[in-house]
Amino acid sequence: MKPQRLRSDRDFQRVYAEGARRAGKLLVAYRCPAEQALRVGVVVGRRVGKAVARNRVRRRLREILRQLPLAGAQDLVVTARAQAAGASFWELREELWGLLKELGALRGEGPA
RNA sequence: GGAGCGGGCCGGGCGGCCGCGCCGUCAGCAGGCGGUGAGGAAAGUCCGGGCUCCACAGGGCAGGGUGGUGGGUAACGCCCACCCGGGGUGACCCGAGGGAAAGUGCCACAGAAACAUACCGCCGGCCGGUGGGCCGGUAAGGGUGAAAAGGUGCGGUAAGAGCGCACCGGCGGCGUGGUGACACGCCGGCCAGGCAAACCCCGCCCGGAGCAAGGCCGAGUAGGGGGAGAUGAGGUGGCCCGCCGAUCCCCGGGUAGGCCGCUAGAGGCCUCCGGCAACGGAGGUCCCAGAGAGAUGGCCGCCGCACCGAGGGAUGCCUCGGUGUACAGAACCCGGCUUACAGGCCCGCUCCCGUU
RNA sequence: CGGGGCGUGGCGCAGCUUGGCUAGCGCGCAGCGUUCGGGACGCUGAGGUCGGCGGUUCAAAUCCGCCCGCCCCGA
Repeated sequence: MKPQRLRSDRDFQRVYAEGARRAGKLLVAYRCPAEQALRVGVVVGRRVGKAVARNRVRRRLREILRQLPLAGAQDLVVTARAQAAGASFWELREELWGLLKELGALRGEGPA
């Protein structure tokens, strides 16, 4: 199934306040259980760099989220840290996979 | 062959797998198919316009911008041509380039004096035994400084000085050429320090906000409390006038939905004509992103182009391996400016050396 | 989209209005003195491309233009 996009500021604030958090060197991931659907938000702030660098990181993160086997009915937020601008696709993928696994956001695996 | 100057342009190509936005189409949904999808700067937001609303955008003051002349343009602080000044052997480059006899102010230190004077001097007269002193003339020389009542030469004089003369520079007048800035020529007389990116004066320009402009539809709380108001609330932004004109402000409560604006335009390309050019005109042809937490991506292969290393061949080439392949991402739309940029291409021109 | 502020020794700030005087103050740093030793105190000293590049001017931290970085408002 396709994940929906997390849009409103209210939703983001709820995930920040109530969700579980795991931080790595490049990324910070938040997870919060939800009733209906799988929703995903990607945040790439100004600290990462100029528009080109931010777009590249955001596109890579969205591609990674598309490839990983995400479980249903949860809200996820992935935030990029400043180091993410210089990271390769595979470095981002490895770290995000590890963070989501710890949070129990992947299908077929319970919370760690 | 080597240095260099000025313009214009490109800024990777092909393919595979998996994806995204928009439009069209099929479909009950899921989705399928077809088309299309970043830049020369999309950037910085430094100017100018269009568009929308405020009154039909009007007057004055204040404030801001601009500044050789003539043109181009919707407009500009942009562009083109020319003039003047400065730099370069040259191609060319640089210049906020109006006014300092409207007024005010500043010109540190040094120096006698910074815009009006006389320190050392020079010359004359008087006094004195000398050293020197006093009075007067002078501004050539010395010294200070970024800058000292134009420069050089001759005459002249007690010494000197535009005091006189010649040339140059500046100023004023006249004439000629030019649309003009200005240039050239003749005549006159010698009066003028710099700074206006100091205040200022003069000419010209500027109403305010900004697509979250502005308009339509829908949902929902509530018809609550306080205050101002035709003796004028508010529009209105710095002020005043003028105009429109009946609602406006605060507290409390609710909503963060959809549609339009939204992309065909001062548009791109080609040809011809006018113009030195910027540019304008005519004809033909093309349709070229439109999101709304914001699409144009991810991974891989081959080729191209640079650089490095190794080997072969032999000055130019080939093979293999490695590294690199910039700056940067539309958000209402245009015209400029500025800044960033790996590498590469084209055109015109200058100087030097060599050969013929 | 619109607007504002800041950048000066290691740190925090003045000076900019009205250009020139020595770029100053506090903390910190180094040396010496004082003390049995340290702190405090006293004396002395080092340390600054005034964010960068141009321009105006005799002369620029200061005036003007462009650029860079940081921060903050309003819708």
